[in-house]
Amino acid sequence: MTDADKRDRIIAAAYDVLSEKGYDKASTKEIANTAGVAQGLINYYFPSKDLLFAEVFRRETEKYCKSFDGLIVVDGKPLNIESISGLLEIPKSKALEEPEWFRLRYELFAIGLRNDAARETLKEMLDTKRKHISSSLQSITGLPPEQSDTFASVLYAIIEGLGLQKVADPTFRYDDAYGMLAEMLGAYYEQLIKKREL
Amino acid sequence: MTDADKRDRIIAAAYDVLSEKGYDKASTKEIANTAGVAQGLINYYFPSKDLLFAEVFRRETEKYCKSFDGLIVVDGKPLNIESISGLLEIPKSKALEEPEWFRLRYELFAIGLRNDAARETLKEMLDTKRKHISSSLQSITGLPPEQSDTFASVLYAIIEGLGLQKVADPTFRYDDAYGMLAEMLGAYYEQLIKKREL
DNA sequence: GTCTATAACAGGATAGAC
DNA sequence: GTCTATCCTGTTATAGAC
Repeated sequence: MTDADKRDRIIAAAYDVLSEKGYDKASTKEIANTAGVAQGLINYYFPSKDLLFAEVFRRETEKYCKSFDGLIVVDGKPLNIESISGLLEIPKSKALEEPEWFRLRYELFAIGLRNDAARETLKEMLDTKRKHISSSLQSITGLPPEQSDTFASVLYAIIEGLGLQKVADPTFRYDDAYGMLAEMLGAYYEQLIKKREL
Repeated sequence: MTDADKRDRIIAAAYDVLSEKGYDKASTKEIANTAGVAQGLINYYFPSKDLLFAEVFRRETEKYCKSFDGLIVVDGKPLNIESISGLLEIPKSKALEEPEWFRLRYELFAIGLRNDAARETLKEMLDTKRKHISSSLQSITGLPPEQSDTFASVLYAIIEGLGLQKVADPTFRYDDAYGMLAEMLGAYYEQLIKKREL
């Protein structure tokens, strides 16, 4: 963090403190310290703590979607266990490499489930992500949009749920779970193909 | 809530307030009001707020495991889309019928990911649940323990992840997602059977 | 735009009476 | 066991100087 706009520094600091301490314990004081600005400045840019965090979550969603953009399969290659495992590598590695990022999401999940304003933010976040994953899936599998949307929601659930188990417990057999997931997706995909051919 | 032991009343009230307000906003004052006892009494039974909530989470895990105990398939009936859908009905309905219960879990997920003491509680909770689901799966599918454990972790991830999407957004196509999940599991199970027969 | 200082309040935990 | 009263700390948001 160099000396970018102080507003940006505040958002970046909020991201860090929020993922480490959680919504309530993430005090504006600590955010200001981390950002290297006066506490009062936060309220100059953001009328309230809530609005600051809304901005943090907005950026998180953007980043999340971008992380899926590498998901493209070379044309002609069929989908099998190996290629599916390769595709899953990207979301899988995120929980290991950026656990703070991961924690941040669960923070929003928890808040969103109990606070009406945050629920709206959460709803949008989930919708944006689902749609993004869905469009990747369409280009990979050639499935129709509706089916892809549903598929995306299941996939998203698994990714977040397995990451949770891994971040909460380093001894969790994350690889095994992803291995089984790949097999499951492979079996399902094969079945879809067969049905389409009939 | 009649006039059971005041200690029990405190725990029950903590459950309610915690799932509604979240960890930090769930004040001992409000818990005391809800339970109809003096605030000081909470500290008589529980040296700290953390220990009170640890007890709440312990009970949640117990309840969760019990909720899976109805999951038994009539012997001889094969696993197909219909019977799998039937089995999934139980976890599926929980998010709709008891959203507070659901929120409570996400509360622990968020706290557990950032607090060392709570992480231990979370780890145990996840482990207990996985093992419980796994043993149900073993008796239903006849899969070996290790495979069932892995299966349980994937299944648990999906259940919580889909529930999140539904509770966060009532317009979410929850039925479609569970429908696809049943198909996925069916396809995977068929594949397992075939492999076993070779 | 940025800072310092402070107002206004709420939290958990404790002391001590009954 | 249970209550009331209080202490101490930490919080957000604002006021006002620079």
